[in-house]
Amino acid sequence: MEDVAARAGVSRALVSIVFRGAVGASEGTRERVLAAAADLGYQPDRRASRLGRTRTRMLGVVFGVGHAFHGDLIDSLYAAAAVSDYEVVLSGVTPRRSEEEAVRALLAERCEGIVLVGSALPSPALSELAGRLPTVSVLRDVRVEGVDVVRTDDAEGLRQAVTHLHGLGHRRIVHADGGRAPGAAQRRRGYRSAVRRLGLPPMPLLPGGLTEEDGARAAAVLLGLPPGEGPTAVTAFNDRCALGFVDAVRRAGLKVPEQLSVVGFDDIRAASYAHIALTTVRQDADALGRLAIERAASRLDGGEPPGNPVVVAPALVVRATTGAPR
Amino acid sequence: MEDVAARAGVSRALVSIVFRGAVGASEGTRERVLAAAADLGYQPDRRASRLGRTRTRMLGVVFGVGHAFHGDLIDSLYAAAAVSDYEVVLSGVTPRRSEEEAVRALLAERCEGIVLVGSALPSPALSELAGRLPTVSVLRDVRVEGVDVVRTDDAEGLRQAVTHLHGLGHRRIVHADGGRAPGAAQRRRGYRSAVRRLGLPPMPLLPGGLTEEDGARAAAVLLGLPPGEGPTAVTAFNDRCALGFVDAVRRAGLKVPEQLSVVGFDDIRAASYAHIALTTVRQDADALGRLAIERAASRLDGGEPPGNPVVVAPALVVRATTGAPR
DNA sequence: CACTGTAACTGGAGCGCTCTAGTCGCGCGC
DNA sequence: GCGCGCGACTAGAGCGCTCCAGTTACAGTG
Repeated sequence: MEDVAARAGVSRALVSIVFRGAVGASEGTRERVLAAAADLGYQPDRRASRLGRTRTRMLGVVFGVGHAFHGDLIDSLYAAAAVSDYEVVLSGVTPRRSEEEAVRALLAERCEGIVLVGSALPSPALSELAGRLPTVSVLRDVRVEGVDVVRTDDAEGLRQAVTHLHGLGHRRIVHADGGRAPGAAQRRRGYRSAVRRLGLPPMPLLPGGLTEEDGARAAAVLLGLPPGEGPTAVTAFNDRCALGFVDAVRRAGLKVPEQLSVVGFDDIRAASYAHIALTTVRQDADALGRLAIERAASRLDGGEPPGNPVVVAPALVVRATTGAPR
Repeated sequence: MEDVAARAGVSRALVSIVFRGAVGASEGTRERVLAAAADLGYQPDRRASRLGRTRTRMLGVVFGVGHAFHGDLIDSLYAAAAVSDYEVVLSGVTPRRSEEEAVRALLAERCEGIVLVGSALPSPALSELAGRLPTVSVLRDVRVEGVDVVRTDDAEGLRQAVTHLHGLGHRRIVHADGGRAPGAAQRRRGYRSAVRRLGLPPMPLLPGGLTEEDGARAAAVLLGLPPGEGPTAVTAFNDRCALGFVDAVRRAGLKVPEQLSVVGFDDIRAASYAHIALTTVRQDADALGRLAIERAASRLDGGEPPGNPVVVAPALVVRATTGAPR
């Protein structure tokens, strides 16, 4: 920086002004500084810049690496943060790196706020975290003082799925459950309330989960049911579960959607592939990411208390795995 | 830090020593400092620590968020970096965030080395990058001065796949190509050399790609072939492609493996699910990650020039999508 | 018992920025 | 012609650490 200043014939402070895009530098000087920096291959050091600044303007994001839907969300978070002039710092959760560790790393960086994607942190930990800095939980609904929640209206999504199936003429609709996964409880609730409201026969849940394998397991349970007792349609916890489920029942000789209709949840990219064409409930990754950043930013800048949990509306996407029961 | 020092009745320098785990603090003092820090909820600021230090000991990692195999690799990178006492800094590539941008962010952080996972950067950019700091390309083979490459022996993987199929009695084996994806050229080459060596009839490539959709497209091409001209076995560019392919041909009524055998590449988690049970060529994510870190670390610390491209042996995993031709 | 070596600890100068409180010209209004 | 305001620019004190050069205390040595 010193060198750039010398080369441009100005003070270090001026170089700083130019690189921060702050006011107080004439157009000519600005150009000279930029030219000098280019000649010298100078690029400001963000570490130092953050140290000197009062605010770091960093938002930490904890996510599961390799999770398709988390990836979609990260894309949206990066974009939204750029708009609010925040910088996102990624901290991944992997089989060998726990969420606690991921959070700790972000705290040591002095992030100003933290976004947890599909967090599995226990409430006390969340509560402590929220006491230290603005915390927003995306996808997972938590009732913890100080933690902002941004999520899809999971219950509504399942209501839409069930209503769609009911509209096609299905009456025996079963839900492949997500267990303790984020959003699973709400989806369960949405399924039950829709079934009740539409006057459909209540049916036991199928044990599901969030992977294809869980879906296949649910399929095995369904296939083991006495004939005539099985459902004509299934709502799955998520797309991966639905995909595994469809694959397994087809393998067993059932035709989808002719003999069994299936609805997923998320609308991951694979769901839209022509050969899969899964009917599913779409989560709006873009809105979720944007709102998460806005939540954190408003706590940080605005000061006005963010309202209740932010709930994003899901949208049913009808493709080729649902149809009228035979 | 000042406060912690005061509370423990020592100097700031001593607190620093304790937190860095450096020598020069008695056991008693160490405990007192730690206790004081705990009372005050103090945690050292990494930004400042990195600034003060001569070395940042940060390794930047550029990866595609949401890519299943990249996720496996990140896990391994985190683990390996911890061993060498380096810190990994993630920078994701998403539809809206280019690889160039991801790299730029890491440079501004003053990473000491950079690991590119499945990079698509053009050679000149790689070359320039390698000129600035140790650069290692994982998965993608590049012939650029100064860039270390850590990859799977893709050609060998395909040789194993073809040999396995040949051993089962297949003669008409076709490859669903990966186009310009990292590793695709080598896999193509491995396929061709194996076919030649085993004296099998050369067959035109199937246009594939790296997603399920590409696999399904390859399946469509295969299904359009005149009967008798089609292959009895297919090697796919990767698992996702293989999965899409299997799904599509089954949908068309073909039985896998009875009428058509299929081999994937990568061994992503989904490949091992019981209901999928894809025969595939396993890439050793753990070894790849470890070697990538070692490469960078040896350039940084050792000074001894790292050797030729590091090639990790793949391993065929036989599951249920391959069998003898009928 | 002076002398050395060592372990434990401290002071203070950086690291590369930011940012406040200035200084310096200069055009403008009255 | 004097004061004033304003834009352009600078000096220098941080930010929270690290790390080097000491200093001190104390056991060991001849």
